[in-house]
Amino acid sequence: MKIASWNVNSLNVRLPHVQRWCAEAQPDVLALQETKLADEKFPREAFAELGFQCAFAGQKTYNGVAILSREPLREIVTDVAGLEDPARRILAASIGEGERAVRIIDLYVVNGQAVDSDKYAHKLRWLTHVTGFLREQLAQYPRTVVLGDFNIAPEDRDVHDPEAWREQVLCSTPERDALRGILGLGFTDSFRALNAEAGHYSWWDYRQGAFRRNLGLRIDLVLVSAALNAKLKSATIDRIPRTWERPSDHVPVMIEIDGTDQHG
DNA sequence: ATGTCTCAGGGACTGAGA
Repeated sequence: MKIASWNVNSLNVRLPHVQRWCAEAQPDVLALQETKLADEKFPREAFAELGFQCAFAGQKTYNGVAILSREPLREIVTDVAGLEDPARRILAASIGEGERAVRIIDLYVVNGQAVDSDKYAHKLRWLTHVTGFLREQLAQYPRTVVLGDFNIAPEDRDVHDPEAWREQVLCSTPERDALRGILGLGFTDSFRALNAEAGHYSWWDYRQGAFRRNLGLRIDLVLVSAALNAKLKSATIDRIPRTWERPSDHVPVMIEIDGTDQHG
C-alpha cells in the first residue's frame, strides 16, 4: 500500500499536476495540503475518474486539506477539541477494515512566519493541541500515519544551510522540540528510518532559483506508528513534479507499507 | 535584490500569506 502527501499550493492551479502524478506514481492514498478551495468547489469528479474517493476540509483563499483514497474513507474528523481554529488544517480518516485498517491524519501545520511574530506563538500553541489529539488517536488506532506539511525541518541534515537557518522559523529549537514531542508519542519519521543522508528536501522557495541550486528544506513528513514502521518498505521524495511547468513549491513524499493490501 | 507565486477585490494594482 502506497501512502503519499503533497502540499499543492492551490488545487485549482495544480489539478493537472495531481492527476498526472497519480497516474504515474499510483498512490493508494494521497493527502493534500493548501488546496485553497471551498468544499463546494472540490473537484470530486476529476478524482473519481482516477478511481479515488475524497474527504476534504477546505475554505477559500487559504489552507485546506483533503485525502484521496482508493478505498472508502470513514470516521472523518476535521476539528480538534480545545483548538478553536477556523483555518482548515486537519483531516483524519480511516481506510480498510478490521486488523488491516489504517488511520490517516493529514496535517497542514501553521507556518509561523517569523520567530518573533504572533503567528509563531500560535504555531507552538497549535502544535501543543495537535499533539494531544495525536496521542488520543494513536491510543484508539494503533496503525496510524500522520503526514503533511509540518513546516518544521526536523534536524540540520534536513536544511541546505543550517547556519543561515539557525533558530529561524521552520528550524527553531521550540519547533523541533514540538516535533520531537509528536515523535515521542510513538511515531517514526519514515524517510529517516530508511535514509540518513543530508541533501534530501521537499520544499524549495520560488525565489532565487532555489530549486535549481537545491536550496531546500525537508518539511513534508510521513510519520508512522510502530505497528506500521515494522512493515515499512520504502520512503521516497519525488522531485520530478518540481520540474513541471508552473509547479507547487513542495513535492510529493510517499511511503510503501507491506501487508496492507486487500489482496496481498 | 522585499528577488516568486497564489488569491481576492475590483476591474489596475495592492496586500496577505507562504
